[in-house]
Amino acid sequence: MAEPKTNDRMDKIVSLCKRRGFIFQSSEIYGGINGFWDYGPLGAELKRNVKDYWWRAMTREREDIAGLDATIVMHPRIWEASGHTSTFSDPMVDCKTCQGRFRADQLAESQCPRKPSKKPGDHAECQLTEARKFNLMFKTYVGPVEDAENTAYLRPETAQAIFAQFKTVLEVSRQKVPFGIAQIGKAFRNEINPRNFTFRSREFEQMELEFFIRPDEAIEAICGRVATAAELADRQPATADLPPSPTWGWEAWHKYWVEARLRFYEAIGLPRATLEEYWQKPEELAHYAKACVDILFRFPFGAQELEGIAARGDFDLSQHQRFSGKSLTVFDDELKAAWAKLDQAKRAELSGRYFEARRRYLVQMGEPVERAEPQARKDADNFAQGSYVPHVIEPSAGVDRLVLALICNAYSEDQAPDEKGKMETRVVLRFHPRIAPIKVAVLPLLKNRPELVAKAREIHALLRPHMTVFYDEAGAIGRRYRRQDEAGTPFGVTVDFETLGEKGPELQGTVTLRERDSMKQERVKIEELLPRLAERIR
RNA sequence: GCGAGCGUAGCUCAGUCUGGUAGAGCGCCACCUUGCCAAGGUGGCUGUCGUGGGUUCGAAUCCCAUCGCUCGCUCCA
Repeated sequence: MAEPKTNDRMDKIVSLCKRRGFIFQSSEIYGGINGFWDYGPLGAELKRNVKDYWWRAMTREREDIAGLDATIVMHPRIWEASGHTSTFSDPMVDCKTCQGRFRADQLAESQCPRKPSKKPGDHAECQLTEARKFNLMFKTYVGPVEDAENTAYLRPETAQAIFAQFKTVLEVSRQKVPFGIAQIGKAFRNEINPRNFTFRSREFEQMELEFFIRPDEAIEAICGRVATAAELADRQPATADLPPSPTWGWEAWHKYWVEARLRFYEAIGLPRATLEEYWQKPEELAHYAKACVDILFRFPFGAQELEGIAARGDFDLSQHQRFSGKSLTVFDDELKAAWAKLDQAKRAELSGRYFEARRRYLVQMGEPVERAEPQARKDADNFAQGSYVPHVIEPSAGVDRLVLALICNAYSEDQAPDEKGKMETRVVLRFHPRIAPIKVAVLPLLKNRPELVAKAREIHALLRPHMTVFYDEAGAIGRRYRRQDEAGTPFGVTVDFETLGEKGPELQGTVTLRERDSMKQERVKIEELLPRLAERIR
């Protein structure tokens, strides 16, 4: 198998990351700390470029998404509402004989691996440990006193802050459903076992969008119909260019976001061939999810998830509404107006469907039927008046995973000639110029010629306000090119004696522009550098 | 957290079995040379041998503990 080869590749990448200053272990001088990673000079630039482009694509270039930057520590009740307090703390038992691990609350339904007819612990050879709590949330205390009253958590995901601030953002941004709230920020999970370099870390960064939409019943009331996902399928691959239509229900919006997110990855240099789309099967979905698509990248250690795009219904806002006691509904005057024009049968049908959905949710969350029914009835009545809890599509991406994917994807070895024309292996990171940590290197051909150095410094100063520029005069020109290849710098500008006009006036004021991937060189006027480069890195 | 493997210079690794007080290549820095793809010359820096403890006259080497990394169970942004 090619196994050793892929591990080999990952090892080389990890080694390059450390050597060139992309990523290294946190707290290294103290022996490191498991699951935490620092980004060095190049890594910090790369990561920032990724986040900036996401932010730009999600908020600045759209009219229907607003930004948010919320705190990491929030009211602990948030995590009760979201379900993290319970689902993130399963008591587990291990068996010392068979090395199995079982959820303590599911022992009765589990099988002993040695003796499948019995459950763990009942077989004579079983040696179960005490049940241990696995709380995957980082706990802390708000204020100096450490007691249960003051317990709080570092957020295990950024999304919940968006739901908690949903109403406020909606108001201040003067948005209307459908609209989204985007956020980038740190999240923390006490992973049982961090793995695969930065892929599973305990402190990581997320880029999350919650896109709020009308419930399908509202769309049907307003438009008379709901666009099916199949309608969008016919219009592929133009989906993401489609102006969203009022007829889009959750399926269409979900599909739209899958396509939009895939395009995002393409725009930063991850071709579709390196990605996989995985549509979760109904039995794999969380109980509240209507659909979930994972976007996976083919890492050297296997295809692994970069992003999940979930259609979560109105679960999250409903939970926060119940737990906070504050209304998280929106008023939709189009729905109210449309409702007035519906005939009795249609009203009954839509209202009935809405009622049923609300009732099912409340019962599923443990509300007794005698409370759930009247509440669902009230929700359905409000719906008929134009009020509802919006549904949501959640594209949620891991920044660190994406940075790692970009590095893995960019890493390549090719053959380049050395000075004597002998072919040698060249390590090059083929980053898309848009996210490359350094955009251009400015190099005087020789460093012991003050005129060359002065001119190169001048060009450095010219470009620096507009992009990350690296000036390097140390060593032979070939070596400097190779150094930049390893850093993934897409362009190199070399100042030589022609630049100074020593080979005639027609070449005066021109420089060599070297392209990283092709190693092609081109003569370019200094005045043209900025517009040409700016266009390529935008 | 459990099981297995690993940890020596910035990187890749030798030395560990058979204790005798640490090496190679690459890189890095300075100077000289240098006209476009890892050039040449000269000189230079680098290690608490992951950490702590133990055995020993003496530990990178043997023992114990611990931390970190990799793989499997687990998990999924």
